[in-house]
Amino acid sequence: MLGVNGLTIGEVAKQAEVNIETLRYYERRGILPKPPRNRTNYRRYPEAAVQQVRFIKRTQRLGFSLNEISDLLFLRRDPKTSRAAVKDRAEAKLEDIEAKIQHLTEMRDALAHVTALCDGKGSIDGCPILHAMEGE
Amino acid sequence: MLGVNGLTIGEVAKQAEVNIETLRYYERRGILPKPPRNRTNYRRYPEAAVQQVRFIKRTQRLGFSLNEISDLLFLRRDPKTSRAAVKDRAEAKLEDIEAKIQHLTEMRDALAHVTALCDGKGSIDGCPILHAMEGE
DNA sequence: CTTGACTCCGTACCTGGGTCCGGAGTGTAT
DNA sequence: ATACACTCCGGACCCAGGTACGGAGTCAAG
Repeated sequence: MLGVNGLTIGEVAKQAEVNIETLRYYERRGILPKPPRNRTNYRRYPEAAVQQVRFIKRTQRLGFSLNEISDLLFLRRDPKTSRAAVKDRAEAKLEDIEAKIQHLTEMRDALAHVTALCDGKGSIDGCPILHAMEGE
Repeated sequence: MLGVNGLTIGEVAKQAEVNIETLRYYERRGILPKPPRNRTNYRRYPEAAVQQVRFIKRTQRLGFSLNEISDLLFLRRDPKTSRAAVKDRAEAKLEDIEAKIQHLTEMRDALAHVTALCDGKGSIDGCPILHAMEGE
């Protein structure tokens, strides 16, 4: 019934595959526009809301935080923004992610090195892994 | 002064290069043993405490959480523990880290793909990066 | 008209690893 | 003796991104 003039929060949540609370949270964060309300104060979302939420989720999966996403949305609203501004954000994020990969790769190598010291036999006394963690 | 029979918390913090609050936090978490107190209730750490804190920090740098580190410390205390138990932890953590690298690598590739769509020229209208984030 | 599902709101809670606060008590150097 | 640094403690706060709670109001179907 509400369907005729807008989607309820539950309908948007289901279609966008997020929790209802998440939608209210995004609204508080200012990342999702406040929808109009009906006479009993229920939110009535335009159809486009589902796409907006999916945009947020997709962009999150590319590694952007909600703050960065609001920033992007803000850019998007302003017709004076250049494409370069968006590209800059994307490239900066790319560097972020690469730095994280780099860091994890170093951890992995160090841990693999330590793990390889141990043949898994014998008691914990003199365990070479713990020894490596203790020693400098 | 206090040095004769133990290190003050500030001395341990300085030597181990952590914050004083961190030491008290580790103690609350049960990851650092409670040191004895002097007559005015000041902590007096044994010299070994510095090495213990360094162990925690080094192990953290290998990717272990504080919970996992307590687990490791617990194993270490028990002479019945086998080296295999430690090695299992290390290998599980290695897999964790590799999964994270894998995930970030997928993000990076997806984002690089999207970023490459844009030549950085023109206004935001029809920006191919935003378009890709919007579209499915 | 009642039942069950849905929605409203503010606030508290969660994970992880700390950091900071503030008032009171100590330690030590001059 | 006085100044200044250090320590004590419990609890609040920080980051992110939500999730849960609970009491009240609303909606659609039978």
